[in-house]
Amino acid sequence: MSKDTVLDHMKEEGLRLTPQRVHIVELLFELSHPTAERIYSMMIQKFPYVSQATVYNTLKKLKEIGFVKELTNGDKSSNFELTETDHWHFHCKACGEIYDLEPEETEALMAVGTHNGTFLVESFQVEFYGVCAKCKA
Amino acid sequence: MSKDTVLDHMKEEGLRLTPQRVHIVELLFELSHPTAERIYSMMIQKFPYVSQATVYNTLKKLKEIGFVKELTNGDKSSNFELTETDHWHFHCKACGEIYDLEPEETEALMAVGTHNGTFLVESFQVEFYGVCAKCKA
DNA sequence: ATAAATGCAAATGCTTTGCATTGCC
DNA sequence: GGCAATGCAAAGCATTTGCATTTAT
Repeated sequence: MSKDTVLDHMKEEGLRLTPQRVHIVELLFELSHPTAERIYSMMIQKFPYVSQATVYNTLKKLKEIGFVKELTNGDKSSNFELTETDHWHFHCKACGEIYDLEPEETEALMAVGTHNGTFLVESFQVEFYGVCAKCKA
Repeated sequence: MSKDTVLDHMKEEGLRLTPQRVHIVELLFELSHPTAERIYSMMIQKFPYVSQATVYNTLKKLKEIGFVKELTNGDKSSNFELTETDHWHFHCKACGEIYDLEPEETEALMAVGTHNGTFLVESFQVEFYGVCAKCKA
């Protein structure tokens, strides 16, 4: 999915394409699992008067229309990512890095998730927590 | 795992067994994925002067020693549960209910999570989001 | 005896909201 | 032109922290 595709879809969803929003989408493509704060600090370089509210509100809208996923956390602030391809995550508790993992076959997974076809699964997440190779060494 | 087993382990981990903590553990056995607030409101019935700090701090300690898992959320407050058996979750966006699901074989899952044996996986979660059978009807 | 846990209140930090102004469609 | 989005500041909420007192070990 390209940046323009995302922007087109946003328009179709009734969202106005302001320069701020376009840049937020660009940053979501560039950065790896950024927090709202990280996006904000990058935004400031191009839009010195941008407000955190704009960043938060835009991320919320993008999440509502399904273009962005939020990775929540017990303590620290949320991380965001584009809902491009399905993948799983590994969170290293040592360095804080979040790695994308290629998923296995999800058929068996979905059989469980749909509770034998009775539940409607809209999305799912697989999150691993531990220590990455770098930090183990 | 029984309540007493949990309490024994807590003691072994160096946690003092105060009446408040004992009751928090009891409530974790009784309630289904309670929030800290829910536990607090139940606590008050038995300990009218209990503070939210005690509830939050205890849950944090229990989480640190691995007896409790926290289910985070984008918007609402976290849900907590005892780390008893491994299971997955289904979150119904309509009624807010969190269902426990029996997991499938996790071998393939773990192969991905360990990044071919290079990462150390300490825990993992599988969370489904959608609409449950009741709410579909 | 002593170090940890409690209750209270204040503080923190992330996120949301109200409102007047601006700007996309 | 009209309504949505912006920036700003203030508010909201869940959670944490400081501190004096109490209590488990």
